Amino acid sequence: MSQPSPPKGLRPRKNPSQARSAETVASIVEAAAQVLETNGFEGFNTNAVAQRAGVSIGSVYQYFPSKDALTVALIHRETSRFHDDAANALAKRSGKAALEYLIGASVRQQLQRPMLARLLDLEETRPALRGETAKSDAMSALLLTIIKRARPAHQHPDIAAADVMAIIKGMVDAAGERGETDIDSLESRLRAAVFGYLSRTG
Amino acid sequence: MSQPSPPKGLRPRKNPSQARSAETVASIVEAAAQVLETNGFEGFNTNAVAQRAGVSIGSVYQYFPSKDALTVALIHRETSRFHDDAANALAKRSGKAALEYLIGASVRQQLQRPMLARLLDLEETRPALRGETAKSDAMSALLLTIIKRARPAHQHPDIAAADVMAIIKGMVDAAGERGETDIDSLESRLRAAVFGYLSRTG
Amino acid sequence: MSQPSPPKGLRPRKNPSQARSAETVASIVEAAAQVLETNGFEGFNTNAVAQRAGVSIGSVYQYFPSKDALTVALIHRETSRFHDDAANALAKRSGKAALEYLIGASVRQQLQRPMLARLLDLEETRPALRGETAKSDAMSALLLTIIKRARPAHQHPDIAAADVMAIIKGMVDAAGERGETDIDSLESRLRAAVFGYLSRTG
Amino acid sequence: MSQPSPPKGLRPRKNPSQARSAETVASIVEAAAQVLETNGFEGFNTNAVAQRAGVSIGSVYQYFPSKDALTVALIHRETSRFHDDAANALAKRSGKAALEYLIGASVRQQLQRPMLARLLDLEETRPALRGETAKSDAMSALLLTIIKRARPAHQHPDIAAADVMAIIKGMVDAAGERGETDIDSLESRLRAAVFGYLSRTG
DNA sequence: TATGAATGAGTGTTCATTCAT
DNA sequence: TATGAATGAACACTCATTCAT
Repeated sequence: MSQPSPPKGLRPRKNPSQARSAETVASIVEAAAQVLETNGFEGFNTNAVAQRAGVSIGSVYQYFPSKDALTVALIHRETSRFHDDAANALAKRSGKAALEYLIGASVRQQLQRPMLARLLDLEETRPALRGETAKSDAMSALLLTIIKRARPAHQHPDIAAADVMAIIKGMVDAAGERGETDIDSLESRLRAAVFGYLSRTG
Repeated sequence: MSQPSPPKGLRPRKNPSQARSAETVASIVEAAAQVLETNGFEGFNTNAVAQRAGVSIGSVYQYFPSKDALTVALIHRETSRFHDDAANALAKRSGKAALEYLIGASVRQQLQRPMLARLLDLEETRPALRGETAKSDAMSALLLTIIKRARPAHQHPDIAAADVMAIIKGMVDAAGERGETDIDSLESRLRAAVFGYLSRTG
Repeated sequence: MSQPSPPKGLRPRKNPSQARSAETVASIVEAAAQVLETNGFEGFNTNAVAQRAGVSIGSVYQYFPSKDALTVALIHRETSRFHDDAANALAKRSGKAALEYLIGASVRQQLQRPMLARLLDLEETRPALRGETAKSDAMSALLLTIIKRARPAHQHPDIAAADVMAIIKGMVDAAGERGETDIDSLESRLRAAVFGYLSRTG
Repeated sequence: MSQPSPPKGLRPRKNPSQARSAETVASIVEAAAQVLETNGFEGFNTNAVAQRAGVSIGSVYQYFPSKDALTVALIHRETSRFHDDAANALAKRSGKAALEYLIGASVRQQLQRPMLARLLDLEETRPALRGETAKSDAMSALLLTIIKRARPAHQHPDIAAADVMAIIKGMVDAAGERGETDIDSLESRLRAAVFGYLSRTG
């Protein structure tokens, strides 16, 4: 099932200087996303990605030293998309508004490509990739800042940040799994859970 | 390998009548648990399970028609353990007490074998196994009953049940992933999230 | 083994565009023929074929999606060789001459690689391959045409075609099995059987 | 596909002296016949036979030292059934009548259990079983005698015997494969082929 | 730089056969 | 003698990765 996977580099082989390379890299990553969405985990293999991207398997390995590196790149892409969006949350006046914005961003991203988001959450937990994926970390940092602002008196803001993130991930993933599409409903329930949690912890 | 996985049965091949068989079956399932915990997903293969169980690969297939069947058996084992415990929740007088008991049971089980619980949660979502794993269903049903008792006026008890389960799973899994061991703290935060959510939804 | 033989495609995976590929494909099919001849049915496995062809097992599966597909390809190779030859029979003036030519072609092919021909006849009857092998069909059609010309008054030309084919196959296979090498003798006896049959049926 | 199959004895382990043993042996052989007919070649395995016979796999090996030995026993059973019947042919006055009787016997046996007969013909040709199966030999001897009587002047009665047998086997097997059930038609066509052959060879 | 043919270790699964009970 | 649990060699097939062109 899972191939040998000798500890290969996880970072892209090169930061593509030429425009053409950049396009190729982007198309490969997008192909990876599509294959993951379409075929699921079991059908996520490098040859399928190459074919979907319309490039040779050799080209894939020209830009990514290993399958894991490709996965990491995909995670980074999804993460940074989210990150840019989420950074706006910090600009919001109140902590509460920032938190609400963040919740909205999570929901929006998740429901846009539900399968993909879930699969990536999943991949993120693989030991081999641990530390290479910044989503949790970055989002944790963001959350921590926001929570400190929203609940200045909280005793354990770091724990709260982790818990809030877990709540969001858990509920949003489950919603995606069920095929839920009603954004507003999901968002309001998420707010209930998050603010409920915060108001009842120190 | 026979990778492709022709639609094989997912239920055990025989219910072992002899004492020796029962032992073997149990040892295989326990070995599967250990391999999953130790080696993770990538190292979870039938040969490793057989070796860890101290039996031949043939014996594994004597009792389980496929790798997936073995996984399902493992899920069932963990689930029923949990289920027996959780059924007590229903006996509790108040809905609130029942819910608290359920939260406690979740925490206890999860923190006992954190890696295993997380990996099984994950496997449960595999399309191939869908419908064969009762955990979510059984727990959902339980939760639904409990929530109806705890919040008789709730407008959407089924949605609430799903959300509460997602919250519990999300927070508990994240705690397990972080290696958290403080049961009391985790439990009280879970109560905050769950009751916070319930008190703020209709 | 491929034991259960999940319904895999039976047609080759790609028509090799590069020269190197074509060579590899040809060498694999020829290796299959040799393994079948040398080791018989029992020793006909994909690893042996790969080894004999001097390629990796992966290469075999690059071109043939399954063992059965490889067998079918081998049958087709042998068949088309025969078919090209036999098509000439139709050009013969009289039905009788055409039939004699066909008999000669059968004998020649069979005695060239007796073991192979017999094993392929045998494989052809495997349910899994039914319909993918054109030999019987094509030869039947040919025979039918020829017999209609040779015996315009025959009441059941289709049955006669089937019977004549069975006679030829039966006698030629048996001769191959016995290690018979005298082409002329075999041919004259075949003519006796075929024309004897035709002259005595309506 | 085919298992290791170290050269094991091919003769039954014991000639069962006790009545119970004889019954068991018979039931095993009959089970083998049924499995072969029902599941075909690919499904013909010792465990299936044991199960169908209602005995343990151990018992099968108590009476037959190997799978091949079981196959040989089955061939013998079918053969001797045929043999007894066919021996009557010799009692017939004329060679012609004897030959006609033999043809009839072949047809009858074949169409009774078509799949079984074909599969056994097939097994008979396996090198590992060669020499252990008397069908061809016995029938050849019978045919030789009959042909000598029917065509005293024939130059090569042994070759004729082999050819006649090949014709019969070929036509009858093909008929079985096509699912033909009209005994009379098949018999008359066989007579045409056999006597046509004999009348045109020396 | 791009291609895609080639590689081969790894994996799931079967089934003839053995042997402790 | 009968049982059936256990064995493990054998086999079909996959897929991450390499490298000659």
